Amino acid sequence: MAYEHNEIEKKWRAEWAKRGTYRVENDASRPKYYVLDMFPYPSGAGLHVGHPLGYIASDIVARYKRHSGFNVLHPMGYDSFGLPAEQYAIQTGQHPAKTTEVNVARYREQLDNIGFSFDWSREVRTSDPSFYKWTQWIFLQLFDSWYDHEAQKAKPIHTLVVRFGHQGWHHADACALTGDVEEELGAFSADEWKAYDERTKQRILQHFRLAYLSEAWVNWCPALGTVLANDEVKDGVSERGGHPVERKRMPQWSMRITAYAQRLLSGLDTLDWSESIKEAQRNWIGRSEGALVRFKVKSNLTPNPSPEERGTAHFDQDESDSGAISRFRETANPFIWSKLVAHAKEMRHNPTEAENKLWQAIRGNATSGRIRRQHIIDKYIVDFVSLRKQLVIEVDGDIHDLQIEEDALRTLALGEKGFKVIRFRNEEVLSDVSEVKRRIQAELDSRPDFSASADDKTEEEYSSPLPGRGVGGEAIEVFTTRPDTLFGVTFVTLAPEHELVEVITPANRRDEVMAYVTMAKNRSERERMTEVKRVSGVFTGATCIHPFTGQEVPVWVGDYVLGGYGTGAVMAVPGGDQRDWNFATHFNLPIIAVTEGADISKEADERKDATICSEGFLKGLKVPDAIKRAIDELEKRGAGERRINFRLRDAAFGRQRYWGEPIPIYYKDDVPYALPESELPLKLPEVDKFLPTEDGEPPLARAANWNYQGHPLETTTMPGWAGSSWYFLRYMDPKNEGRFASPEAINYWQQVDLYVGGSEHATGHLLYFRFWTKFLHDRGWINFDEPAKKLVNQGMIQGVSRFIFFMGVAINYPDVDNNTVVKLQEEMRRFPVVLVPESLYTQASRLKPTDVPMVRSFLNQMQQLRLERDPNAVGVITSQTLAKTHVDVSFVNPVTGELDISTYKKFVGNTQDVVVLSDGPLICPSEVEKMSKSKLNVVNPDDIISKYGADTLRLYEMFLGPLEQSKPWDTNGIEGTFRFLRKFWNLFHGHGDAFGVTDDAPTKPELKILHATLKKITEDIEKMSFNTSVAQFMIAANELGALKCNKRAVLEPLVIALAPFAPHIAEELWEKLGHTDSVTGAKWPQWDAQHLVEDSFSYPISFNGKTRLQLEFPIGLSKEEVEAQVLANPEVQAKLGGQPPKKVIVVPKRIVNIVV
RNA sequence: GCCCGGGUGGUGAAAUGGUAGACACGAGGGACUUAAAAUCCCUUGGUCCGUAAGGGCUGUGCGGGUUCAAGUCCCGCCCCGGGCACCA
Repeated sequence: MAYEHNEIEKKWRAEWAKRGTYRVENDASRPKYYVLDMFPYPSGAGLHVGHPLGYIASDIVARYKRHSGFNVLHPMGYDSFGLPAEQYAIQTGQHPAKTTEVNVARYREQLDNIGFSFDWSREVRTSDPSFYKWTQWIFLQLFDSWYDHEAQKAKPIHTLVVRFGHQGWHHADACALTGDVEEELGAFSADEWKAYDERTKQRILQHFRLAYLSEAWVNWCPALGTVLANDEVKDGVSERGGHPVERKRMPQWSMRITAYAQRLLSGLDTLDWSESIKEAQRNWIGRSEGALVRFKVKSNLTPNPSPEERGTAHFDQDESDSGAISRFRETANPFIWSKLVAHAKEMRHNPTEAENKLWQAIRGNATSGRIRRQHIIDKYIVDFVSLRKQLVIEVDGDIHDLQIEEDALRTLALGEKGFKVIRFRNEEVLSDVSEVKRRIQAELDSRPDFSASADDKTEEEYSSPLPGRGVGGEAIEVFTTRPDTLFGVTFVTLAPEHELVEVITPANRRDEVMAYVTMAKNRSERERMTEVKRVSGVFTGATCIHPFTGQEVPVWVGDYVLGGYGTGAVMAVPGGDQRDWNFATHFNLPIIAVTEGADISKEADERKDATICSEGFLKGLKVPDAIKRAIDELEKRGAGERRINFRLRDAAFGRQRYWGEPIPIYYKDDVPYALPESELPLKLPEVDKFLPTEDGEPPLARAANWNYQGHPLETTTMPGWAGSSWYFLRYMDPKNEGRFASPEAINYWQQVDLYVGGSEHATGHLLYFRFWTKFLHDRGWINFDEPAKKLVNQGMIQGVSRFIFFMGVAINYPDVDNNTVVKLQEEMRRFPVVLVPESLYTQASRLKPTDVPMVRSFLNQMQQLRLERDPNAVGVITSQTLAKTHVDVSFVNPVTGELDISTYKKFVGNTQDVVVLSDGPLICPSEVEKMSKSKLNVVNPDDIISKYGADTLRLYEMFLGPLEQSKPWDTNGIEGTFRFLRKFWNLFHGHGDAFGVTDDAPTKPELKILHATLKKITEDIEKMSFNTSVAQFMIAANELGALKCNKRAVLEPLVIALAPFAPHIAEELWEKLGHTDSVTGAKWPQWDAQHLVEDSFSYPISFNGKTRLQLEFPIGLSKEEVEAQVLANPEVQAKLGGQPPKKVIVVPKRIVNIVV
């Protein structure tokens, strides 16, 4: 009876579905094992042979664990929200839900074909409201939490509110929080907190919530129309699609993953994950220890253009300044407010002509609502403002043209504080001030009233965005890992984005500095990376004070300092840091040697085992001691403190996209509030188009009634990683309507025991996955704080691409009229595809195609043919470029590399003919590349299965090599595993005969084969070394075949051992062996060492380590006996040639080595 | 530049410091067959000697070292893949 894989596999797939063989119950009486595959995104392209690699491996482990008595959870589902379905929707109008449905169905069909033991009753999809209800619920928990760094855990936000009511907020607490927002938050007392109104309180709390809304620098991808997380950007372009990405500041939902930086780092040590993934995460988190150092700024500050610069006209002014200044405190950035006040005063005394004219028109009660002028908001001095309506009116002179970007930033910053900005040009005001006034009035009327009463005091409270930090001197904060080199500081460098740049730059340097800043900011990330070596920068004109020496140190701006890392400023130690050295050398700044033995004329000395030699109290100390001493001294002087810095940034969470989970937030007075739990799931609304609105709002803004009790709902959606950060919990209890999973289910299943997936998720999914798990643990929802104990990364299966070379053919025509050109082009379009051999292409640099006789005669022929058809044909046929392109691998003989020209012709179709200019067959060279549709090298598992069966595919994928390793797919080799299955089948069937096994007692050699195989397979599965287990099965089949063994006692255990690898054939043979239950439930056969014991061992006899002959001795022989017998052997004696051996080493049951 | 992997026949690969190349593909030769498919048997790292049986030398990226013995351990390089990166 032949091995009919198609029938067998079809039969058992149906049978498994019917019997519910893989259904799993939460049976607490049995030990559990949780095997999980990384969540697939159901793409339209379907699966190729590379995708199932990990699934097969995890399926083998799952089935093996079942045989070993475990209750195994092995689920599958879909990460079904995502960009591709949405892009497709934008192009075709097809609803992403529909596309997703189709793709999921195809995935399911393909997965089913491979015979996985997934419990499909537990399937989950992230785009299913019953699933994303809980994603939204977890988001609300994050929104409702803050991170207590003393307790090192997340706590409910109300505990923070209580704490504020008791002890307020001291700025000293700020070092406990990381992320980029907290720094702006000033201290307040308990009484102040109690006095704040609701809006202010809410805005303060945003600085602590783990899911929060803030103005942040984001990776904006214009092509995708959305914000991307850091891990979604590679080399300055989007990971998906490769579109350029720019830095942009905008309001943005973020996740405070930075709060967990230390725990995410330390937790790695407890995990059985590959070293490379752990290392990638360590790099990504990027912890560095060092110190924060403050350099006090010494400079005469003019934060805005001076009156002269603005082209001031002197007009009389009448407003008394008394009282006005104190009001600034309310809206001003307290950090720099004293400088701003002085400047505002100056500007008020020196208005421009246009400013003065407008002021005369709108002052007093001329408009509804009082207008102030030259008012300080944050760090800006605005021309005019209505605090009550939060409307800023700016009058721009020519200078505006020079700093459009600056002003845009200013508008954004003011917007963040709740102010709308409208602008008028000088000429508009001067030519028709009443029209300007009318427009201002219209704006005022359309704005809501931000104060309950017109009372000034209340008004100002409302306009105060946040409580101030308190008045203090300006200081540049730098982070350094080498405080020991402080005495080597010769200058300080700020990043171009640093907010102090424009504050500290004196007027006479302003133009130059701002020009540099604008230039540096506009340089894209890409340029900055490719021009790493180029040094650029500018002196600000300001200086600061060295905290130890008290000397003045110049402040520079340089783009080698990154705005996003540390404090965006460095203390430059050119003697100890190569980048500082490069900068100092380029601009001729002084360089001080900081370490003994350094040659600072050539390069900086970055050694960390040196001795400090710069003058000062650190001189003579070793680096580590000097670091300690320096920090102690900084703390003593209040000039700095010990600081641990992380590279990890908070994760951008909002996406300006449709196909994702809606964020369950509504806005009241522009303040975000959590949607009540009872409103979940907040379902994705229907929209007319999946595009942004005309105003650039995300697609959800198109939805009708997108509000909650009249309050607008959030319009951005969650990123792809939201659902995948917790899905492993849902599988434990997928139908639960009252909780994301019941405590019983979570307690039973616990962590994932084995997680299998690609290493490309190292810094994205795997970090968020751990973050959410830790958070849920902190809040008491789960009792473990790492999601997966063991992680295995399967390697990529690469494709073998094939290439063809073709020659462009065109008509070389003289000057002719347009009509003729059109006709000629028409004719050219019908020219054949001309394929040429690789040799012609590689010679192209030395040889013109027309130098090749075959090409020349072909072109001549074509030209003649033309002339026969039309004697008046214009122009001459000529060759053009030679090009290389992918050709579908299915057109190429995989062994010879020969192109099947008739198939290729069919593919090209009837529009064009194909001509091959080659003496012999056309050989297509190959390259190993990523398997992908665009490279035409995709191999579909369905094709393999219909030819060889799923069992063969499963075995072959495992046989290819170690799971973790990447390897190219070569369909040729599959014959070997197919032959093995047939041999295995034939052991039960004689040779092509009916099924027949005997109950005879097995012989010794048969038992030895059986138990050696069981031992190897068991050990290999535990090690996940599947390629060697398949090899062992082959050895067993070959040897048992040679012995013509058809004994039940030998074959039956082997069927069970093979079942995890090739479940279909195993079920069929199991049934034929007389069992009525599934082989899935059979107990794993144990190997017995007694059958592996040998009577004798064939010793390799080596001379100086080189094996020369074999001698067999009984196992029981002692070392000495073996040695004596070996030396007595005539062959050995012959080799020795009469010389006595220097030494003889006998390793029992291994080797004998004779040293001569 | 730093940090992880990895480098073994024509190919995928195997090898607790102990016979390098298991297992499989491919290739070559043979058997069966009218023929093909399928199946089975033999050979297959390189090289040299020999008519043959058989034997010698050499060989795991390169150069050193430790050891009775090194693909495996140590030192120094080269190359490939991946991660991070003007990260202070």
